[in-house]
Amino acid sequence: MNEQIHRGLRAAPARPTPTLEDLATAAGVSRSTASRAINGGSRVSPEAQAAVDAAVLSLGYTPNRAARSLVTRRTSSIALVINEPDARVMMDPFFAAVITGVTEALRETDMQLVLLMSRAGGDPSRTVRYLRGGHVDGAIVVSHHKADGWTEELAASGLPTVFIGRPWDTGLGIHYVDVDSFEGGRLAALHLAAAGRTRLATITGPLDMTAAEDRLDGWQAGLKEAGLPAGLVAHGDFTPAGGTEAAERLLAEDSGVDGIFAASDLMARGAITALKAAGRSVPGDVAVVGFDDHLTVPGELPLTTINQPTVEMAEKAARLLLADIEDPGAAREPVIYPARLVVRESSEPQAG
Amino acid sequence: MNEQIHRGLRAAPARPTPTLEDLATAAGVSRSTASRAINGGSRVSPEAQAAVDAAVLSLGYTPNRAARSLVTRRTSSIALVINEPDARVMMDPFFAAVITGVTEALRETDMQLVLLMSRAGGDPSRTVRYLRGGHVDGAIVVSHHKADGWTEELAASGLPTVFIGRPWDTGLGIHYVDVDSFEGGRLAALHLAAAGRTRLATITGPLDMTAAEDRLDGWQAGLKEAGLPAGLVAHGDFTPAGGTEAAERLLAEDSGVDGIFAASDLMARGAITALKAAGRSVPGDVAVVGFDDHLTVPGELPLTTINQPTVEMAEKAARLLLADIEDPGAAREPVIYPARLVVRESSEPQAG
DNA sequence: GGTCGATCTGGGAGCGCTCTCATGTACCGA
DNA sequence: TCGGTACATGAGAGCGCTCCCAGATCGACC
Repeated sequence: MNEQIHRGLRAAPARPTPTLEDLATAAGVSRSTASRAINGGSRVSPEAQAAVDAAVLSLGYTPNRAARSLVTRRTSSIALVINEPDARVMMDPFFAAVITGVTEALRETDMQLVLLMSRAGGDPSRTVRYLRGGHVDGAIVVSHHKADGWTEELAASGLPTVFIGRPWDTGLGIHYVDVDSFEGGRLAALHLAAAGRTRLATITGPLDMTAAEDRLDGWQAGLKEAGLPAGLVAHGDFTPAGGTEAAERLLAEDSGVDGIFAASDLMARGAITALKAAGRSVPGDVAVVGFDDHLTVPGELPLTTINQPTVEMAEKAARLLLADIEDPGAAREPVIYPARLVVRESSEPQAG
Repeated sequence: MNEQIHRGLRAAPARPTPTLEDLATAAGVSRSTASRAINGGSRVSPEAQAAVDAAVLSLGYTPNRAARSLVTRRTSSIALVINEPDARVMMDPFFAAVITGVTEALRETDMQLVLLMSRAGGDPSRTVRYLRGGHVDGAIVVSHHKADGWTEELAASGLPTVFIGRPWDTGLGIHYVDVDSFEGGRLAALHLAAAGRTRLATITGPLDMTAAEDRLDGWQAGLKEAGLPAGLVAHGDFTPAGGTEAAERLLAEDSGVDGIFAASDLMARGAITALKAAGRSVPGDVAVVGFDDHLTVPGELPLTTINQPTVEMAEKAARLLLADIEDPGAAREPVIYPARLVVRESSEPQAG
């Protein structure tokens, strides 16, 4: 009796959003049948299906995601985890490309993208807790550092996860998508050597990231292959400012540098700024090669770089994740995209 | 009895995530008390609170968001709606800045950011349906066009919504944050006039966006104020390529143009490309003014532009939204940030 | 004609949480 | 000593959905 009063009171203010129950009533079927009709409609007669479809339209019914996910244990959302101290990383076109690719892959799905930026100020474990808390069906980790220790935690949690960029510990069976960074570094070295440059230097990314390490290793292997001595190494942080500072240090150590490979386009731009400020011409005095190939601001000196199909990689990562959510535990090989040298004016005096 | 068998079977594979019930048992209190302790702890004795806190730690308890939101009707997530046909808009630093700002505002909240990109291929109403479906507690709409018709729909739905950039219909009481685009356009005109330029032209954004319209109106008002004739108008789309094409059209119409105001930095860059290709020097032959001031690629010609505090605006929008979710219906005035002229080399021959 | 299988349907439990309400306990002033 | 107030607590319902199960319906086949 108390309950009845309750229901009466609650129903009073014109129920706002229709529930499955309302839908079923409108369609003249049971809640169960309505549910089946909504979800793919197996074991539903054509008439019942049609009645439900019509009711959905006339009522403007949308399933309550919370209720559904409470019982299915699926949330229909995945997280894009960006683990960088500074929020300004979003300014890096790399992340824009990643978001573009992931969005594209989710296009025809009803999956939603939750942006998870874990940052310096916040509790680092909070992100992992969130991920383990069953709030998302899977995660794409896009930028992770050695000290994160996330790889193990995520692998242990069993949450479907795909890394963009090789994780530090690949023995855990974590899926990932990567570009062949080693080969990219090597190609840069060979290209500069072939152009007759001999006093070569590189500006690395933060070496707690595999991409930075691989590019450096490849670079050094390329130098050796070309019969050149291991050149100078300056450490950057993938930002333009970092590239500028690193280039200044390089010039201070060896003012005769005639070729620089920066592990990202942004750093290459920064390096060019420093070179010009120091009175060096590019590519006349110093040839510069970047890495990424998705900085397309017009009116700049076209940059020789290593192309990385970031949008495509992100799309692939998302599709891998969806597959992994659908069929967990299936072993999947890492997907490595080839690195491709794109020669432009910053390394070729005669070009342009 | 059947039920018992069920529960037995289900419990078998070591219950994975602890529920509130488990937590209560571990803490030696009832589910109700545990719930109260979790949620702020009013009407909970210090001992009970301590016991629950300890249990949370030892069990690694995380509330099930779906269950919670099923009863509270809150999802603890807000949507960032980006309504652009081309996914590549993400490459525009403007959106990066918006994401940065929103993320910053959500930092100390347990709110999550859901990225909602509605695009050409998809069903346009799908986004609105999603928003009305109660999947998020509120929405920030960042880029909307006249034909969307969203303003009315969203206003009618009662979903807390904040626009970044004035919506077309401000009579609906929709909250928004904007920069004074009119004043920005005016400042650009006055600046170029003061620099002695007389054959002025502008490159607009898509005129189905209020920002583009306001900048054009302000520009024309400024010209009139300076006693100059209404100059040429070319339409762009906020992209570099659009800026290039628009500038080409301007040059074709009047080869003697000596000052151009582009409604975005990206378009200004594109225009400079076209000008240089046509043999014009910047700022010698043609002075160029942009709008945005968040394109900071080093090594480029520093651009005179109208500064727009995008990160701050996005942060403000998010805070407004949070306030609106907390206390719906409270009337809130639009927040308009001042536009500020930043003079750099692209319009000042003597500078640099 | 009766039985079997296939197909469709509805009843009902329960996912994990919050919230209302009734009860229990402690402490105040009279 | 007792009624009253304040606060802490637990029982229980119910949010909207899915899914299991049992029942109903209908041909088809022996």
